[in-house]
Amino acid sequence: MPKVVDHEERRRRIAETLRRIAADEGLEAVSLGQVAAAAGISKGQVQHYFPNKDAMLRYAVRTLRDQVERQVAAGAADAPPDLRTVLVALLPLDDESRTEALVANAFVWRAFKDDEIAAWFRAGYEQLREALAALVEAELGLAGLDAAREADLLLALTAGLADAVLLGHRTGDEAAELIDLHLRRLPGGR
Amino acid sequence: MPKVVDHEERRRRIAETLRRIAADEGLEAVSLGQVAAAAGISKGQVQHYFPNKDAMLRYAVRTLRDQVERQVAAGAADAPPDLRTVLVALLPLDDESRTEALVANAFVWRAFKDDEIAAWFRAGYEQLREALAALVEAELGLAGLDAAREADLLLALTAGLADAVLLGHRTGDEAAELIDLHLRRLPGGR
DNA sequence: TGTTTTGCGATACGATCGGATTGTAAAGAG
DNA sequence: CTCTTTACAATCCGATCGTATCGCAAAACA
Repeated sequence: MPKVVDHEERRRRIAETLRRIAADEGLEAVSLGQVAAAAGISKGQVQHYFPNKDAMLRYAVRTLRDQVERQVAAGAADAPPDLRTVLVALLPLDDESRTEALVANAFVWRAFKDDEIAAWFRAGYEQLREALAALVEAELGLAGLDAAREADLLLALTAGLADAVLLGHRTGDEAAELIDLHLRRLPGGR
Repeated sequence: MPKVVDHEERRRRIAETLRRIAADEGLEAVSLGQVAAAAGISKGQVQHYFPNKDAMLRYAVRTLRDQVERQVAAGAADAPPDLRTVLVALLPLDDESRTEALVANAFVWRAFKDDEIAAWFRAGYEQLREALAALVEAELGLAGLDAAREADLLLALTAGLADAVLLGHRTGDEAAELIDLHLRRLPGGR
């Protein structure tokens, strides 16, 4: 057996470069050549680790989700997770989360056509929904259907606010304030 | 002067074809050749009416906004406009509004890079925001900052729900129900 | 009835795309 | 050392892209 390399590590580095390009210039600027050049490797190497472009894009989505999870986890690192903290952590407030949000947005359209990407979006949505429902239960004393519906509401609201912030329609502070306004009005809320 | 044609009509027809392609296959499938072929005209004719591809895309966005306005106006055609009716009209519930939402979504990323497209998105947002604020004032008796903030909340929530419906995370009925749940909780609400 | 101007089809151009092919250096296996 | 397998670089391919150019038919004006 020849030269030993960490395949997963190579793929991860390529995917990171891909996401950087996608965040900076959009998915349409992502090509095998561009990714290779930006990563400082040859086109052949990219081809060596991904059978085709779609596989590369799908991998980039998969590892993006890991990043988002880490982002939320970091936002609620200290103390037990807090509903407001988690929601605000989903907003694109700093450069890093803004980049992530941009990349996710760039992939949204792909999700309409690519079932595998759609599945990852769906899984991310469900996971977040369940986590939020659990927090709603814990903090507001709601359970079952009510908690689930409140979680849907919160998720939709936060997603809409995140888009508004990305597009510059609202500032991050305004978005956080609006989340607070909504939370204050929840039954059982403080 | 030679053959007389309605330039605006030609451009409108081209833009409609462009949006159809964008809704079906995404913005990346939009090319001069594809648009021309789908519209049953020659590539040269498309070039005759638009100086370049970007101008064509911008025109398609501009006339898309007209469509959305007509959609909302039609949704609230009879009787004085009703807050709930307007919000639900913004959801992608039928094929037509789903197509519009898909096209708008396809253009969102362009708005990050193209200032003219961004301006149209911004203008649409502000217009909707003001209309909603007026409805909030009329129906809930709120005024000024409160009405504006409630409008922001409603707009973000509806946008988030629209995306969730588009991605198949929620059904249209569920989204409408969630809007009702939120409205029921507003101060001054019925 | 020329002349001119516009509408638009046809085609050519250079760039870039995703993917396939080929060549080669390196490193464990025997 | 030899052989085989892997990692990767280089290059080529056909297709498609946006844009430029050329040519001509139709129509209003002279």
